[in-house]
Amino acid sequence: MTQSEENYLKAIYHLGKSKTGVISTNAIAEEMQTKPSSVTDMVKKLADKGLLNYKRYQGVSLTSDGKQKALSVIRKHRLWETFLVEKLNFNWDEVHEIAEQLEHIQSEKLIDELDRFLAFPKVDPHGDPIPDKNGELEPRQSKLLSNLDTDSSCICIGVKDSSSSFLRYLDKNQIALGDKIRILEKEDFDNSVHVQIGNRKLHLSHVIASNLIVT
Amino acid sequence: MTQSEENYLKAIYHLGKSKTGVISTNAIAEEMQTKPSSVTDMVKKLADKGLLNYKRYQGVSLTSDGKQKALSVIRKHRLWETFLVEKLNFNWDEVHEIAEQLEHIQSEKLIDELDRFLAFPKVDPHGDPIPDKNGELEPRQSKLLSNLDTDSSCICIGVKDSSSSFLRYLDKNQIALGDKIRILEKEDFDNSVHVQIGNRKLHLSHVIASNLIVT
DNA sequence: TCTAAAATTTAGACAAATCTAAAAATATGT
DNA sequence: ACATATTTTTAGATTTGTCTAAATTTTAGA
Repeated sequence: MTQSEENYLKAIYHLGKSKTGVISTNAIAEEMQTKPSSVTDMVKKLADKGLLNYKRYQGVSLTSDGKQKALSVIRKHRLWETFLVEKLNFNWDEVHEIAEQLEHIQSEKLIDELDRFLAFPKVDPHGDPIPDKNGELEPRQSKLLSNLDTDSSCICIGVKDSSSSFLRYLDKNQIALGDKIRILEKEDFDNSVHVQIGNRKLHLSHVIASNLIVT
Repeated sequence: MTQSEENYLKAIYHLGKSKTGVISTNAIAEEMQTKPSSVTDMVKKLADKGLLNYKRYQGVSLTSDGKQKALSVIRKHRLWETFLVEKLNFNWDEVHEIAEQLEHIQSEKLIDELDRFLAFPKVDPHGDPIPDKNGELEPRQSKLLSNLDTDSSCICIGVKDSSSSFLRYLDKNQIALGDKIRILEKEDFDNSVHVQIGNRKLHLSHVIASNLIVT
């Protein structure tokens, strides 16, 4: 498996999570920041290796082998992100690019020992679940803050968008994973929400609220 | 800098340590397990980038920029090896291949934080010195066990050969870095040495003794 | 010193992953 | 249903790092 192949599988896995059904060539090209013609070539190669189901003009889906490979890369990515934050003093907005490199290191023992060293974490610094050695993800029920009703309460357990700019916005407003959030009021005209976190009252836009994953 | 370029610089640096003067195309090809014609191509590229001094048919040497880059890769390699042994329970004979991958991860902050996390180690698990952030190596005087006289004593501080097979030989015979070694007798006919380590007496062949670095 | 051997470079080819431009298939709107 | 727009694929080129085989330069032996 080359790094490029691993990146395609990961992209296809992520696309499969949000949308349902087969994944289009253009969607993969967009996700991978590349051209559709390049995607066609790679998709053929991965289909030849038994990692994708593919018929010309019909889009792709992961085979069970392909899904396992994708989950293995995601496991490595999330464990390395956890390592960077927990052990090397990185902030949660600084770890993605480095984990993109580290996720391609080939050594099963390395990743299993890293897992042990980190005490088998269940989620990464962004609240994303970490697949176990067998590629199993612990199921959990979650909603978006934007979908909660007035007067309800929740715990912030993750972020949908983990871009640096969003994460820094949360840092600046002292919103962190584990925080208890209470919906005080929802504004109809722009779908923004007034919330209480600890003893602070905040006004969050719909964009912000719809990127916060809560229990 | 590509991984391949980094590997060439590292190989050229290592060749420069043992032999003196300019380094030949064939020597690099041997070290890199590749063909001389491939070396010529890469050497031209690195010379164009100002990392090597090169004249056709005259061999190469590192420029000061090239030496810095090589030392930076070696620093990363040795810090990762230290991490694997100190934190992830790897044995010293298992770390080389993984460190060959990890040494190419691009992030200055990553390696500086790793250095701090490991408490700024001076040597790696094989006793090789770790260059500091500025590429400086702490000078140290060292000899080979095979060059010591009868009745002298020394401390084992490193290995010249760090192949798995040699390292496992040392493990099997309970010879470790830091051990005090006393030369009891030298055999003229095969240059083997009788030594005492702790309260154990061992008979080491010349090959073994000439790969043990001592104070 | 002259010739043969060894070392090195050049020339041309290849595989991987990408691109552009053009062709083919599918989807859409009236 | 048919013309047009969109999506996808194909064909051919490019880059990086490698290779083989041939040519060139240097080294070394008689």
